[in-house]
Amino acid sequence: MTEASAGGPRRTSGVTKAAILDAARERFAADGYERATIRAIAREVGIDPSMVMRYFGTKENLFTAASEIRLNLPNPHDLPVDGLGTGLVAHFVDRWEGDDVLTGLLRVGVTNPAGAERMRSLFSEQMVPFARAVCPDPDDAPRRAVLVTSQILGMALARYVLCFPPAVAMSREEVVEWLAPTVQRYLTAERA
Amino acid sequence: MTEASAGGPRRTSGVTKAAILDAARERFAADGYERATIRAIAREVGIDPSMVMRYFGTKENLFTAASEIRLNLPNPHDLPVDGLGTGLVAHFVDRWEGDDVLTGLLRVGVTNPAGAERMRSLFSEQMVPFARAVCPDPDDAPRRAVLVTSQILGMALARYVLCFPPAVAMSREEVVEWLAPTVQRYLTAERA
DNA sequence: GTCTATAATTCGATAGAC
DNA sequence: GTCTATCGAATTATAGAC
Repeated sequence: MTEASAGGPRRTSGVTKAAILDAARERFAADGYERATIRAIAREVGIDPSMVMRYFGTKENLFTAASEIRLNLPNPHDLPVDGLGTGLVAHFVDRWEGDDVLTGLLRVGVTNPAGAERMRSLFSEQMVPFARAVCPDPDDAPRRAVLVTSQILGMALARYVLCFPPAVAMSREEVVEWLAPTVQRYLTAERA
Repeated sequence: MTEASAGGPRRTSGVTKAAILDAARERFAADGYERATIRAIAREVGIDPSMVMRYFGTKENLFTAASEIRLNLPNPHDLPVDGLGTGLVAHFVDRWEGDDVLTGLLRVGVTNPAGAERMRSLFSEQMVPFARAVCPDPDDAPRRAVLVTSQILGMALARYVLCFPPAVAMSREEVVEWLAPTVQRYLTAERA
């Protein structure tokens, strides 16, 4: 329960905070770290910029809070062995199109050191374990995971960030059909 | 011939201009558009910031000049049909590691609208024609090209920009061995 | 061709009234 | 809890002396 549902002392601060986070995610995703200004975020919420500072202290704190994410990868053991690629790619397409967090993380990670560090944590804490659970040789999991991630991030870059027209034109199903065999091979092929 | 080799009126401006472009490429590649300041570029060259403005007018003009690039893709007809993936991936790894232009373009393309537009031009003017020359169905070339580009950009992102440790640790040969079959399939497979 | 000086913005962050 | 006012720093860009 937040102070909102508990009956805040004067007004609900929980909803304001959530609104700030929503607007922040949108601006970071659209503009990257430097161009996403505190002022623009506050304007989008309809409050004063100093409120953002009051709630989050610094711009970097705001980004950290706005980019908290759990990938919620499917459990590898719930997928057929030959459907790992399809399952993983489909999950990520849904994830990218569901909200702005991943796009924001990608945009910020490219130019901001803290953002890049966050991407590396996400990779090692969530992608590598997934690969470790399905790889023929678990010691090879980091390399398998980075290959998978490179293809998934590359398509996200082309489709959602750089907006190459043919990538935008592809349907969700076409993306899955083309990428799944690649991801499947990276995960399970005996050798390169 | 530039005014330098032609005997400039007072001093050589050609070398200064080239030095500015070199420093600009380095800063754009390392910091992205917003954080790469005219001042930092000038400091790196050892000249006054106003000189940069004199030579290039605006920061955006400087970026445009610094990011001019020709991919110099291999001629598809010089490669064996089953060696297209290997040839293309090897070429790009060399290209990424040869200079900072592609890294800079990627960094700027992610956060700057003009940079993204430049990436789209590069894609449609150089990647699509390559695909058109080798695809079974030339009408399908844009989609083939975008798939290839997604994998190549994704690996560049993981290896040179986000610096995922397993991607950095891979040798040039390992990258080619793993990515070549993917690119080959995107270019020549009959269907997904 | 090079530099000094500065204009004009814009940003993150702070202080304090209500 | 919210807003006004503002500081201090950094930026691009310009005007003009030498």
